[in-house]
Amino acid sequence: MTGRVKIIDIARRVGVSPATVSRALSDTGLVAEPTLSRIRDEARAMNYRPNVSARNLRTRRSKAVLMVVRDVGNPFYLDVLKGVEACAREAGYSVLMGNTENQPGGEDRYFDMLRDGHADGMILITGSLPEDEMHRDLLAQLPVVVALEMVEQSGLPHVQIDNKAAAADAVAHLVGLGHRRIAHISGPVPEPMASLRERGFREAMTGAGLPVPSSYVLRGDYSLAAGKGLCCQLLALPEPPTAIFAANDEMAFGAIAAARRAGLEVPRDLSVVGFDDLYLSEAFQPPLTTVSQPRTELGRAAMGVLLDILSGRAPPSEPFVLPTTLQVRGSTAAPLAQVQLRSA
Amino acid sequence: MTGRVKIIDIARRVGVSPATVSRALSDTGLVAEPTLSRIRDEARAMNYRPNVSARNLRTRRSKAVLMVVRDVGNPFYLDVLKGVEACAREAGYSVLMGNTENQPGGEDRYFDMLRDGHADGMILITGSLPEDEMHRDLLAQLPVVVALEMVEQSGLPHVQIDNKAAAADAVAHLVGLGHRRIAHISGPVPEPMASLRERGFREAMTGAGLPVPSSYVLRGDYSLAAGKGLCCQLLALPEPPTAIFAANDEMAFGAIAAARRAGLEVPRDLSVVGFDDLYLSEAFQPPLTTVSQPRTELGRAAMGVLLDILSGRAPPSEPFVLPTTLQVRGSTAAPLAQVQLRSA
DNA sequence: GTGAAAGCGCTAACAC
DNA sequence: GTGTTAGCGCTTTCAC
Repeated sequence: MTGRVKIIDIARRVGVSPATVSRALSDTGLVAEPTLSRIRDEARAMNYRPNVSARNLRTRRSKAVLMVVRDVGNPFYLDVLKGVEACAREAGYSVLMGNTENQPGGEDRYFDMLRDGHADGMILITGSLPEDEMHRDLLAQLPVVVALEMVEQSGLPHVQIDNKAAAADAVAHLVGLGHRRIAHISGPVPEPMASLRERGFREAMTGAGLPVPSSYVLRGDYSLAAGKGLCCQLLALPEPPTAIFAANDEMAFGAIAAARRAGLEVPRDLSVVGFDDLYLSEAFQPPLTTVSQPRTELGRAAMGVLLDILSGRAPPSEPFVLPTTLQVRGSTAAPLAQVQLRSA
Repeated sequence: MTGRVKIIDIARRVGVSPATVSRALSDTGLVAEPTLSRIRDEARAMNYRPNVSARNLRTRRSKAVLMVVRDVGNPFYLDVLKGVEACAREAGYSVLMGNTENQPGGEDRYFDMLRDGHADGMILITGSLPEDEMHRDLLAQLPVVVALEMVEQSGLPHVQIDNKAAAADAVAHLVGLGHRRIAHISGPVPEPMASLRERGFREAMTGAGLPVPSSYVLRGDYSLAAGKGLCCQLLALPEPPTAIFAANDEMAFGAIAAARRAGLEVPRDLSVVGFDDLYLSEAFQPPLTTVSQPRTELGRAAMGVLLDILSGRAPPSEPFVLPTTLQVRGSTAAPLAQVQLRSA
């Protein structure tokens, strides 16, 4: 079902050489006016479409980029994709989505696609690198931009938010409301993103003169179920927290569900803050107070940096950091008076 | 950043012709054993990757398919994508996502990608056809499968659910609970999917001997906001419904939010049923009773039919219909006694 | 079972 | 400005 009509067909009908047609159609200002229009008109009339394989083979690039995430099923990434796509389209690139399903080595496949000409560059949002024997210094030569997650010491350009500061903001909000017993449902910690958010939590707590008992920091895998389970654990403590900061919205949802099942009302009996500002966080009951990331902007910025690299401009050597905002909604409130007394 | 090593490099090192290497690497049983292994080993050792553009140019196919949806941002489609991708991968195909953003003519671009060799076939989930002058009978020759949505009289193979029956099931559930005043928040109706669900609603109501006043059927655009607004309208009626069947989950979420804002408790004062069984419908408060579509299976089935077409097998002439299940959760209950009396 | 040769459709050097 | 020529890397007849 390939477009039958090719460049030589147009050339014959217009009475010029294929080269001229190619030049006319690709907007190099090298074709003179009478010919130019004739070629364009004829191309449109014949419903011509250039064969991408032939063009890519010849030019040695595909005009496509790869955006690789842990899980395509996570709606979070789709806003990022929109930003990437908008920016890519302006520059004539198309965007392919890749999915590692969180498997170590899942990115190998996509690095291969870079080599086999499927794509010219990559935006990596998985927080890890390919497992095979590519060396770091070799990696740094590749047109790869890391976004959102971090890959330390990779030498790759990064586009991200300040996870630590954003987490600290969230905690500051709770502290400002009067909470003193604040727990953290953290992510899968050695991982940088989770570590930074946890660090932000700890530093903000310490900075506010509040204790961080080890039972108050539990680590989950970002799932709804983890949020539920860990919240149960927290509520079962002899001194349960009056507020929980979860490292993402899904765990916050889980925590709220567990609290409700335990007979608590959010935010009256327990305040909960999330991180990500998912689609539906606003519609959730109660609407979730959460850290909002500029998802689309992150995508756009990452693609911008990638375009720099692909066109030979030097990428920024410093990570590109975009600001977050704390969306204060209905899941946080001042703690109950009695609770404050008991905790004193 | 293309893989530098090509088929001729391997050929030289092994001491055979490029043709033999090609044959060895593509598993035609045409290369004898001593040579075969030597070639394979050398290819691995040299970290060889075939250049896709060259291969595609030569073979005249891309081994890629296009899955085109209205809105990549809708998580619903991601489960479908998973099914498509699983099935595609088994057959050596990759999947490209396309997005029409609901714009008429948005599919034109992707039909062009079929012609320019970007993809070999398409799974269309947008409910509409390209606007340009392709004729229907010509379309029916193209390797295109329509899924979920319907494109009537297109002559294209379809993979779908029975929307009418599923809607009727949902209504039957409400009737079974004792509801008599049941309203429907419908979709953008001339459109087939919305029409079928609405028809299912009407037929089930009529079949149960219940009236369908015109004020009880309102049409939205599948958005959260529409659900909110239309639910407000329904609750403001002199005789408000005791139950609402929404044509999708997002409008159901909106309806529940509006009900809550109006001081009603779901399901005590109002039962709500959705359609789709979105991610988070279960975590929603209350957990949403909704029609669950076999999303992944739909994707898998659609890709299966597309593979049939691509490999020259005849596609099924009848639409391929997959079963739905009604997930009964916490958003539906028997109506309050007083309400039943008032309605009598 | 393997090699030689042609060519997929396009663009880029190089002429003129 | 435009034409001529070559070739991107691969697969596939056609020989043998």
